[in-house]
Amino acid sequence: MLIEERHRQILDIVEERKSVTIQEIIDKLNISESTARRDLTVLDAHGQLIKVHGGATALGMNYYTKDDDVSYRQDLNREEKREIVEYAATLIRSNDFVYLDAGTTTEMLIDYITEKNAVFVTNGTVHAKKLAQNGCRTYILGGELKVATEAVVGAEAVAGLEKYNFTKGFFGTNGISLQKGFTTPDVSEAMVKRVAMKQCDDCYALADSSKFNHISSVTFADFEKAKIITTSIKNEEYKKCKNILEVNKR
Amino acid sequence: MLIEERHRQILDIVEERKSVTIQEIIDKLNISESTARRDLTVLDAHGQLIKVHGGATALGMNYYTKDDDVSYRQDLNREEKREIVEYAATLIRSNDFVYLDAGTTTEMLIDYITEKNAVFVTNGTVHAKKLAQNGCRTYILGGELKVATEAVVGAEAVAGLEKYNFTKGFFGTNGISLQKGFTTPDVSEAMVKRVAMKQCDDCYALADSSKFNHISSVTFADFEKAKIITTSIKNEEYKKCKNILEVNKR
DNA sequence: ATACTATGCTTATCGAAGAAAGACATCGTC
DNA sequence: GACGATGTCTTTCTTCGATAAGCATAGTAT
Repeated sequence: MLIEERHRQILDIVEERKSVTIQEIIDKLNISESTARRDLTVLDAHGQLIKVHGGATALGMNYYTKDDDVSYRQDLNREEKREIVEYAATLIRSNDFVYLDAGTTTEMLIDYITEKNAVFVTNGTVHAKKLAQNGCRTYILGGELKVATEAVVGAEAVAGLEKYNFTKGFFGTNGISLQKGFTTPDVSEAMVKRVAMKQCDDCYALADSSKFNHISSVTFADFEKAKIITTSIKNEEYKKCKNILEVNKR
Repeated sequence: MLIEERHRQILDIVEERKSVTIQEIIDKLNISESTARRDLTVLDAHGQLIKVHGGATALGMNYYTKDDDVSYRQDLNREEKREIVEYAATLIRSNDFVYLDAGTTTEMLIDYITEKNAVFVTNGTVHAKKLAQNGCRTYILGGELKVATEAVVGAEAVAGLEKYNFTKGFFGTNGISLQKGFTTPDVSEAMVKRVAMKQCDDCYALADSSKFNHISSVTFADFEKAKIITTSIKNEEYKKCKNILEVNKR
C-alpha cells in the first residue's frame, strides 16, 4: 500500500472519530507498530493531526480526557449536528444550484452530500476545497478573506453574490430568536449571509438546540426567512412554528 | 501501444482510484518497470498526477506538500526555489497591491513575505489562507475552483481580475522559451494568468533552472512580458536577456 | 518513605525487501 | 546508420518491521 493511502486512511479515522489509538491503527491497517508511529509522527509534523500519548487526536479538538462532562457535551452537540446535516444533505437534488454558507456546521454537511449533479457556490475556502474534492462543481465567492473563519466577506463578496440565483441555500447561525431572528457576532459575515439569503429560493438554517433563544450582535434575517433544520426542540414557543423541521425526534 | 494511450490509461486508473502503484501499472498495461516509471515521471512533470514512492496519486488529494517537511534532501530544485522566492519577497514593499498566482513556487514565496502593509489578491485558495494567516490583507478571486491545483479559474475569475490594477504580480510557470514565451499545461489556468499579467505594472515569473527551454501546451505570455527571477542560468542564449534577474550566482 | 519491579509508551537502530535512478543493450522506424 | 522508445541490469536509497533501549507511571515490598 502506498504511504499516501495509509496516511489518508489514518486521517479519515481521526476525522471521523476525532481520535485514534496506535493499536487501532495497527489493527485496521495491518501494519507494524513502528510504521504506525512513523505515520503519526509525519502527519503530526504536517499539522494534519495531533500526536498524543497512545495515539492521536483530530485538529481543533480541545480534548479534555479529565473532564467527562465537557467531552460528553461536545459529543452530544456533534451527534445532534450530524443528524441535522445528514437530513440537510438529502435536500440537495440533481440540478440544484446551492449556496453554502461558511461555518463548521455547513462544513460538516459537505461530508454527507452524495448528489454530484448539483452546482455549489460558497464563501468558505475550506468548504470550496472539500466540495471540489468531493467531485462537485464548485464556485468560490471573490473578496476579502477573513482570517479567523476562513470565509470570504466584504463588499466584493456581496457584489459577487448578486448575479446568482440559487435554488437552495444552507446557513449556519449563532443565535435564533423569535424577536431578533437569526443573529451572528460579525457584521461583515452578516452582510454576506443577508444578501446570499435574498438570492435563494429556499433558505435552510442548520441549528442545534443550543442556538435557540440565543441572540448575537447582528441580525442577518428575520425568523420567518429561513426553514430551520434542528433536532428535538425543548422550548414550547418554537414547537408551533411552521418553518421548523425537526429531524429524528426522540 | 501508443505512448499517449498508455498515459491515458494510467491517468484513468489514478483518476478512478485516486492512487496507483508501479506494480499495478506494470501488470495492467503489460509494460516494463522502467517504462512505467518513465511514464509516471512525465505525467508528474506535466502536472497530471503526483509521483510518490511506490506509485502515484491523483492531484488535489490534499496530501501534504513535500516541501515543508523534513525530507528536503531529494528535491534539488528546492534550494534553488528558496533563493528565488526569498529574493522575490524583498520586492514587495509598503503599499504594493500584489497579485499572487496559484502554484507551489508562489506558495513558497508567502513564507518569506515580511511586508505587512501590502494588499494581496490571489486565485489560490491555499495561498489566500496562508496570506491571511500571515497577517496580510488578502482578497481571493471568485470563480470556479479547479480541484487539481486548488486554484480559481474560468470566466468569472477573469472578469473579477479586470477591476484590479496591481503594482506587482508574481507568477509560476511550467516552461520558458524564447520563441514560445511562458507556457503551462492547462488552458483555463493560462487564461487567468494572461489576464492577471495584463493588470500588473510589473510581472515577475519565478522559475528554477529546469523551466528553461521547456514548452508546455499553452502560452500565457510572451517572453518579454515578465521579469524572470531565477538562479544560475546554464544556457548561453538566455544570459544576454535583459529581463532575467539572476539571484545568488555561485 | 524509599527502593524495586512491572507495565505501557516512545525512540533509536539495523537488516531485509523492494523501489528509484542511471547505464546500457535491443528493436523498430525513418 | 541515426534516433527514439523500450526493456534489462546494476547501484543506490527508502521504507518497513523487529528488536532493544530509554522513560515515565503506578503498584508493591521493604
